[in-house]
Amino acid sequence: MDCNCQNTEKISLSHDAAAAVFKALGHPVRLHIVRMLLEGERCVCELHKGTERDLSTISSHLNILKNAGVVTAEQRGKNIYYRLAIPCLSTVLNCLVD
Amino acid sequence: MDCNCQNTEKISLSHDAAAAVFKALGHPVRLHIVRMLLEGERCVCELHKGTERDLSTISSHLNILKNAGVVTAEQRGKNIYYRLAIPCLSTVLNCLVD
DNA sequence: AAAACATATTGACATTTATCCAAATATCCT
DNA sequence: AGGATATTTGGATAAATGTCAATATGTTTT
Repeated sequence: MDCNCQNTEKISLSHDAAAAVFKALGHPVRLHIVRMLLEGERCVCELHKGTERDLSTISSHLNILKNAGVVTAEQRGKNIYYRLAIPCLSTVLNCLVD
Repeated sequence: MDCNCQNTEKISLSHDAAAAVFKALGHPVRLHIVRMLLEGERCVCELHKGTERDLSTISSHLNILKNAGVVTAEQRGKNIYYRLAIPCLSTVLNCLVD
């Protein structure tokens, strides 16, 4: 099967910024979070339910993803919603992951 | 500009294997190596020249890339040639990197 | 408005893992 | 044997990971 390219907008990251993005994706929990976010924004507590780690651990991983530019956060009410910040992540993941 | 998708063959990695690939790509030196390999196979000494690290450091990074399934190695003569093992890496990198 | 609750982040800490170089070792060719 | 190429080992330093406790922030209740 071929890469299902969706022609999502290309991002031009510097070499080091791209390495930082890959590094952020290179942890099972963070990759899990990103895959959940592929379906749309989620609050921290929803992302927490999808894992088996402490809430503070999820918060740290979200901070790592945010610092790498993979996600952005927005507070609404008492929840904080995270969403993907790199459009072509869906293409990237679709190319590699089952 | 859009993602220049090349419809390279899709790979179906498990979640953990994909995280390992991203982790391997998530280091500036290793990403540099991978980008050199996009142009074709290279021996260790050629890859070494393209960096500013000790040869033993490059060898370690190559081992990490190999263990993650990103590259394969083949000995020919007194050189060992490395090449990319994941076809759609070019698509993935093109989507993200300048 | 104060108290209580729900949601999320931060700090402190222990443990593990990564990174790098230098020296030693291995392998192949001449 | 000697030279060229590459890996492995040892050890020092830095970074990542996870949890608990403490703190912050927004919402609801009284």
